[in-house]
Amino acid sequence: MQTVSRVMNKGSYVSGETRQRVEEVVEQLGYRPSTLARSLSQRRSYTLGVVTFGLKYIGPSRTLNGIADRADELGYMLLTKKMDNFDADRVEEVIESLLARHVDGIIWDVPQVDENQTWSQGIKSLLVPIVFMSMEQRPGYSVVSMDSYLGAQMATQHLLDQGCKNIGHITGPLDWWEARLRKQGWWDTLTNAGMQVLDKQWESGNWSSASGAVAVEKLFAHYPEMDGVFVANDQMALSVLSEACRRGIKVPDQLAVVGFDGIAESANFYPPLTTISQDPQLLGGRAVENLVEMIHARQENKPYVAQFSLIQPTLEIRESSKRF
Amino acid sequence: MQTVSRVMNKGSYVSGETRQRVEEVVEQLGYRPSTLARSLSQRRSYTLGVVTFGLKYIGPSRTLNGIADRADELGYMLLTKKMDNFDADRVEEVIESLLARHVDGIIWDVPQVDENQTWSQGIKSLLVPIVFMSMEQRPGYSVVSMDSYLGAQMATQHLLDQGCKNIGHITGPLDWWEARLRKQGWWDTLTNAGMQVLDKQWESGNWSSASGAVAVEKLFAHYPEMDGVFVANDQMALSVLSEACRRGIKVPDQLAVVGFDGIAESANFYPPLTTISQDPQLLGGRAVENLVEMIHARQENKPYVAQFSLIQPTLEIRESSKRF
DNA sequence: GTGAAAGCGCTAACAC
DNA sequence: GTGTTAGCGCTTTCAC
Repeated sequence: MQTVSRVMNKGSYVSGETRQRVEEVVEQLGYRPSTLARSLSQRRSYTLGVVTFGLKYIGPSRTLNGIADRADELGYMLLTKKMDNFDADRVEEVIESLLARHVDGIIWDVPQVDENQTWSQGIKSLLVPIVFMSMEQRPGYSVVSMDSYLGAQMATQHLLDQGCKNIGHITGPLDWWEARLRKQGWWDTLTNAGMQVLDKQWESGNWSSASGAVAVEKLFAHYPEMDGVFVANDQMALSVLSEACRRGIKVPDQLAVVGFDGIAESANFYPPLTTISQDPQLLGGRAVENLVEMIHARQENKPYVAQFSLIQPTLEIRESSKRF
Repeated sequence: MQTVSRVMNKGSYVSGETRQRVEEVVEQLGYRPSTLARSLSQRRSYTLGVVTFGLKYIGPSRTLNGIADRADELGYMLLTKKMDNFDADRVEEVIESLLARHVDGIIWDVPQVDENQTWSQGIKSLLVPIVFMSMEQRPGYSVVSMDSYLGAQMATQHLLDQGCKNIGHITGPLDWWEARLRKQGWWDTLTNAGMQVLDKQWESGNWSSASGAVAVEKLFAHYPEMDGVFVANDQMALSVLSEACRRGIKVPDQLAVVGFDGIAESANFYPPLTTISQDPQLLGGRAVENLVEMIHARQENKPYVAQFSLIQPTLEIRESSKRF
């Protein structure tokens, strides 16, 4: 038995003759090792738990895609679980179900909503390494996020550079950390440029195109002098373009528009959308890397310092904002 | 030990007193049962393997979302694996990696490309139940698909009903089964209406918005009399609308446009897009149901007949095609 | 109702 | 180099 194990796991020394004999019989019997049994005895499953939110949206899916790719390369499989509401009660249950299957580590890709992170209590005393995504930094936790604040600043500054004097904003749902960051980046950039920012200059959406349509109508009503708008995601920006088209407002001449996310379709909006492009694929990959590092450190009983990774977005300039 | 097992699994008879004593100690020790160990001894993991393709696109992600939801409800977890190219060699490897972890069944959501299903060879003699998605029916296999052919007919008929006389089509990549079906539905509907269909009436894209832009330009060049177009997905249809807008072609008066998929954003295109709406969520759910049925049948050594489920799409009429 | 024995398929540790 | 022993944490079976 042990010899077979040695042959299957390559590593150790087995005489060439024995190895060959074993391989023959393995082939002949169609023997396949059981990763499951191995996990049990080795106390290591080569499996990562991934908890996602909003898998039906394109952002989270792309992140998952990045996670899957990198995990594959590093020899891990993915046990996935979704959370669709922010029910703090279910957090523990979800984590337990992953731990019961002996995952080596967990990636927590559920957006941070509200201030009170009730769940962080339950996660605190974790038994396996865990990496959080899209959360603010906090001591002792590993976090991988996109720099939304920077992205918002880039977007707003770009609008200023295009000569816009009245720059509005359509936010995401403000109980989301990322939505608040994007709003703050916009606000601060205007303030730093010596402009006064009024509440009539922004409206909230919920990330969906439908909500973007509602928000932009309100803006047109309350803030008619608006000549530039930063929209917190591309889906909502799509509705801004459509609404402008409907009203005969020329983009970018009368209204310059900048989105956020850089979804593939944005290049084929009419007009093509200037946007803050982020790479969720990369984000997911980074999360896996950090997690696997933590797993290794833990196995060797080495200490591991929590890492905070901030991924930088880029400004993709297209017609919707190009005024010169 | 056995008594604890009995308490944890509810079922069997344990005296109230013993049960309570066990529960107390469980609580006190923070004992959590290991699903992993249970899987090993019980030869049942309560885990489904899911192989997906193109997770970065919205369709497959929504399907996965549906799978995850239903699996959750039925008490299963998901072990996910992605396949990004149609490398037949990897098929066996992927399946093996799932079997090594003792999944109870597999959902194969990789689109059927080309005629030669090399992989079906390897999958034939499977050790666990498997459900295929978006594939043509074949005896002995369980398949869950959307009725693309019907959808294409509905779209084309709708354009005819709107009085279009020259109806073009932008296909998906024709090595995809679904793309071929959609084209065939369009073709047959026109033919059945007594119209002659010429090759200049259609162009191929690759599902992306960018490819849609290229395809529609060719159509405008070769088929200027086109007054209606059925586009094989919404992303490409977006480019058709944009290009029409750019050229000053009025939609729907000069050109009626119908898409396919019913992505959320299509309601906020300009003008809002008429589309064939499908529900990948439902599709995924159905796949899980079929699979779990097969798993149960197998456990009880009952025979199970392979099921073929065809999900019907619906026509969502919006401005892009409404001529009256 | 409860407990003891054996086994799921593997690997770590040690002897030979 | 190879084989033996014990054990990963549970369930199945059977005795009490």
